[in-house]
Amino acid sequence: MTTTGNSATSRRARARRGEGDRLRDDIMAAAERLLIETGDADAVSIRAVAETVGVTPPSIYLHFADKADLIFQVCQQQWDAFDEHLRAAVEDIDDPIQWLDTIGSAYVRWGLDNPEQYRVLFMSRPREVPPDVDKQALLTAGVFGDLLSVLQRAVERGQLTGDPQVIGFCIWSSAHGLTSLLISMPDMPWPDLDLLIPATLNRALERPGIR
Amino acid sequence: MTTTGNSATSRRARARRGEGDRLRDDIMAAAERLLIETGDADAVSIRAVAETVGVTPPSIYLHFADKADLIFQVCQQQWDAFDEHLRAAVEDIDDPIQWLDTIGSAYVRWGLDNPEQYRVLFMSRPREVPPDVDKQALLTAGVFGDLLSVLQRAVERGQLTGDPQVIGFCIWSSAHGLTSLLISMPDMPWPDLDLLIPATLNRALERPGIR
DNA sequence: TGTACATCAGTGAACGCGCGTTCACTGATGTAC
DNA sequence: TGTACATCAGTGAACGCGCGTTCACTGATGTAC
Repeated sequence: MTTTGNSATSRRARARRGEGDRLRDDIMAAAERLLIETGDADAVSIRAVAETVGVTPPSIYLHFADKADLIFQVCQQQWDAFDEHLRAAVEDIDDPIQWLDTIGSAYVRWGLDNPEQYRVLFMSRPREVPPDVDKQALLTAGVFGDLLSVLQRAVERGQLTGDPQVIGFCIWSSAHGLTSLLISMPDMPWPDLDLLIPATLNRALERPGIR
Repeated sequence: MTTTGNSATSRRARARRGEGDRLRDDIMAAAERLLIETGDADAVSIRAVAETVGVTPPSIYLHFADKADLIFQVCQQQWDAFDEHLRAAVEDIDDPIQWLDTIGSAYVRWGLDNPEQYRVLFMSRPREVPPDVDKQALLTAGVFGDLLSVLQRAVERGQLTGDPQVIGFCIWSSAHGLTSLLISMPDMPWPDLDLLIPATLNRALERPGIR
């Protein structure tokens, strides 16, 4: 049984001089993997991360101040990946309504394809964020900022009515609500998703569909 | 400092013969309180519950099979309370649209008033439920069943269009999405809630508002 | 080209903690005679 | 009315576990001379 090649417990080769940061990357990757597997930051232990990497627990402290620091960095990385995925989905789209359709569906699908990451990003207890984060900047930075400016354009063109900021939060609520309910309550008798996802997003866009 | 009267650590009076079930109720109440305080079922320990009640840890096992059993029973009780609250909010309302307006806003407000309970009920990892729960019955039992029959009536009257079941999940998604985002992301620069809540729910009801 | 040495990249052992759960027990309380 | 006894409602001590973190250390690696 316990033959050679058990990667989980084998000792990692020591990095060469000056290449210590390679371990840092490996720790991040292992922590991310464990976070996805367990879906719970509390279940990601320093010891488990160390064993996954093939290193002893104190080594983690050569690269991260403490456990909270490690988890925070991993979440940050997850967030960036999600943001980038959404932006890539709409990068060539100019028409606001088509942009909104595409990004909404990309949002929900990403959540369903990556339920544990989604859980960590949007459904877990807020971690302590460093106090230097500008709250107001959340509105303009990243893909949410893009959303608001697209909504602004849609309102200017007369494609939508209302306050772009309010519409933005409505759309986000719908997309997030659907995604997180589907993740949390897989046992509910959900309607066909190809029908439910557009229906939900269309309503948020003031298009109730066939009347 | 450690004078008399510290209720957290004082020893509870032993129940009289035949009144052992009183401890059961006290354990439930203490577990519920801790669940609300911590907002995390994992953080509710048998030992903490025992200390809150004023009893030793093994006493818990006189009334509950194990920790999972205790937590499950408490969650069940929370669920019943939420269900009852919503039903009470709409019990005298006959018009479907008014019913939907009222219950939607009662839903979101309950979540904001009881964020930790809401978190436990709708945002945490699904607990193992006893396998004898009928999945299909979720659609008809409780307040969600009421919602579907009200939607049915609204569609029959021509007040709404579409499949009642799809509309039901859309409405739930909107209400849940808004509630859970407000709970998870308190630092976002949210618009005024008296404006945002009706706006979100109205959109789900195919009423975009002022055009 | 050879060697002493500083530094880098870790290791090994231990700390104190809180956890769920088990087990043998105790002592008050009600009941049967 | 008095007493032996069964039962109920717990207790006290201990088990083995995994956790985050610290501390003194080691040994390979590159560099200065």
